[in-house]
Amino acid sequence: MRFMTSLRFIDVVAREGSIRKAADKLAITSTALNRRILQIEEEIGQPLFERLPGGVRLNTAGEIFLQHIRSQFADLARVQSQIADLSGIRRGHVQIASGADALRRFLPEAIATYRGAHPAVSFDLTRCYGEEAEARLFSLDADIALIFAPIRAAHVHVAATLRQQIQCVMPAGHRLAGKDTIRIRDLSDERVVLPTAQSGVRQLMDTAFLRRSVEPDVILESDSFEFMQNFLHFEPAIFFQIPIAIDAGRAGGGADATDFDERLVSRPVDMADVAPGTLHICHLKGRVLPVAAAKFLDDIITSLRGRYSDEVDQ
Amino acid sequence: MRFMTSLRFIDVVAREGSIRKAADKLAITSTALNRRILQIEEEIGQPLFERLPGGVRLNTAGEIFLQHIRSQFADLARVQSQIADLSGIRRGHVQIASGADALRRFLPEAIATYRGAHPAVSFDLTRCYGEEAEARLFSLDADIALIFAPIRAAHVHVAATLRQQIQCVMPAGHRLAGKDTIRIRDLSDERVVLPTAQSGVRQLMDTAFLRRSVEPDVILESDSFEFMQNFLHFEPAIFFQIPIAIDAGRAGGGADATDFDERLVSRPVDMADVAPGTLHICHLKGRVLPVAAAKFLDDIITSLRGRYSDEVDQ
DNA sequence: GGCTGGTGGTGCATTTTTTGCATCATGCGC
DNA sequence: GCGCATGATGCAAAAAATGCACCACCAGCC
Repeated sequence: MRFMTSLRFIDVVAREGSIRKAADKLAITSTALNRRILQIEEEIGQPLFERLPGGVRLNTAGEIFLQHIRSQFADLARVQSQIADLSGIRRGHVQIASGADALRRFLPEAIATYRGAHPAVSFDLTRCYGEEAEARLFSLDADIALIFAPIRAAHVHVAATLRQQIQCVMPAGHRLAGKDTIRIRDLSDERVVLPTAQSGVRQLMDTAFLRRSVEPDVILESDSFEFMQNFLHFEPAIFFQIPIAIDAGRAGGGADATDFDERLVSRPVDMADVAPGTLHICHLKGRVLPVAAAKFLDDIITSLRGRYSDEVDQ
Repeated sequence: MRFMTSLRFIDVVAREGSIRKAADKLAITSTALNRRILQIEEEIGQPLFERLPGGVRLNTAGEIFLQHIRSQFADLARVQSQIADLSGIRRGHVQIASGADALRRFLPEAIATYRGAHPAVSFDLTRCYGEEAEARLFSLDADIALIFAPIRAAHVHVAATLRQQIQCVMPAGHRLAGKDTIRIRDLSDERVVLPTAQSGVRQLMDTAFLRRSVEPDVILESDSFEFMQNFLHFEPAIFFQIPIAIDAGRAGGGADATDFDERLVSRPVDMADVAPGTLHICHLKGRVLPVAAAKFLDDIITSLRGRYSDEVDQ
C-alpha cells in the first residue's frame, strides 16, 4: 500500500522512539524518514513529535494522529478482507491476544479448523495478560482478545463470556485425587504451584487463600502452564487451571492423543470457596472487524457454545 | 494532505464517472490520473472500476473501498479539528444538510453566533430533502443534517427532535386571518401555494387534504419559501411553513429587522387535522464528529431547547 | 460502411519528488 | 572536555509521477 507508507512510518517511529532506529527497521535512511515526518507535520500544521536528546516522543497531537493512523490501517485491513471475500476466497489476517489458558488446547484446534476451511487466512497469536490484551485491542495490534480476568477499560466490547470453575491438577496418585471437589482448606500446607501474579487464575486463588486464611506451601511460580504440568511429573504438587486449558476439543474424547496428560487428574475447586471466573472474548468497541476476524470470532463462540453450552453468555 | 491525494482522486473519478472529466476537475492529465488508479487497483489486488465505453463505474469492491476512503477523510477532518483544538483556537469545517425550513432564519443566526465565538470555523450548507440529506450523511458529505421528515435509513442517528406544528401563512387581511387555528376544511377552494412534493411540509399537507377530502385551489408549487412569501404580496393566497422557518431568534422580539414579514400573518393548522411534524437533527450513526461539528450540534440543540423547550426531545 | 466524438490504455521524454551521502548542531553521560 | 548518540540540512543521484502523442475500442449517426 504505497499510499500509506508515510503513515506507517510514523507508526514505526512512534514505537521505536527514534527516527534512526525506525529508519533501520524500515530499511531506509534516517534522512529520508526524517523528511517524510517533517513533511507530514507541516501538512498537519503542527508537530507530532517532541524532539528529545535521546530520540523523539509523540506529543498530544501525535497521539491523536497515531490513533487515527492505526484505525485507518485496521479499517483498510477490514476493507481488503471484505473485498477479497467478494471473489470467493476468504483471505486476511487475524490477530489474537490471549491469556495462557486458551492458547493451550482451545485456540490451536480452533485456528487449525478455521484454516482448514480458509487456508488463505493467516493468524498472529500473542500471549498476554488482561491489561496488555486490552491495550493491544486499543492500539489495534489485536483484533480479538481472550481475557480470563475482569475487563477494566471501557473501550473493550465483550462479545461473549464463558464461566469457568478453577480446577486443581495433581498427579493421579495424589491424596486429594479421590475427592470430587477440593476445598481450599484441603490445600493447607499442601505443596502448590501457582501461575504468575498477573494471571486471572492466580488472582482468584490469592483471594480464596486470603479469605479462608489458608497458607499453602508455594513451591513454584511460573507463567508457563506447560512447564508447571511437566514439573508435576517429577514432584507431586497441585496446580490450577481452568477447563478450557485442559479439555480436549472433541467432548468426552477418550484415549485421544491430544487428551489431557494421563498421569494427571483434575478436580474442581469447591464453588463455596472460589466462584467461577469469567473468560471474556472481546474486541474493540465500535470497531467493525475484518471479515476473517469476524468470522473467526463467530466460530470460536459457536465452538465454545458447543462445548460449554451452559456457561456461555451473550 | 499529500499522502491522501490518490484516494481523493478515486473519490472524484467515482463522482464524475469518467477519468478524463475527473482529470479536468483535478487539473492534471488523464494519463496521470489513469495511472494512479491502475496503481491502486494493483495494490488492492482487484479492479475498483468497471470500464464502460462511456466512462468508468465503481464495481462492488470499488464501492466498499470508496466508502472506506470517505470515512478516512471524515476521520482525518475530525483528527485535524481535534488537534487544532489543542492549541486553543477551534478551527475546522462543518458541513450541514438542511431542508428549506431551518435555513431561512434559524441556521443563519445559529451559524453567525457560532462563528462569532469561533471565527476559524467555516461552514458549508447544502439545501436538500430527507432522502438526499440521509445520503449526504452516509457519503460523509454532511456532518449534520436537519430533516423535517421521517427518518428512513438505519444509519442515521437522531441527536434531537423538534415537534413543529404547521402554520398557515397569509396576507394580514385574509378572511382566515381572524381565526386562532385553521381547519383543513377552511381551505376548501381556498387559493393555496404548496411547497415541492419532496418536502416534509407538503407530505403532511397532502395527507391532511386527502384525509379530510378537501381540494384546495393549488395555484402554485415551489421549492423556494422566499419566492412563495414574496408572491403573497401580489396575490392573496395561503402557504405553509413550520415555526422554525418563521420565528425570529430572539423570542418575542418586536419590531426587529429580522422579524417575520409584517404584511403576513401565520396561524397554526388545527392539531385535529394535522399532527405536528418532527424536525430531526441527525448525524451518521457510529461516527465521531469533528470537534467543531460536535460543538455546533450541541449549540443548535441548546438553542432550540431555549426557543422551543417543550418540543425538543432527546 | 465509414465517420465522429467520446472513452481508457501505453511508450517515451521530461519534470518533479524522493532518497542517500556528508555534514552540522545539540544534548546527555562520563 | 570528550565520546556518542540524537535530529536537521545542502546537494547530487535515483526514482517516481507527469505530460504528450498515439493506439484501441465502442456508440451513435449519417
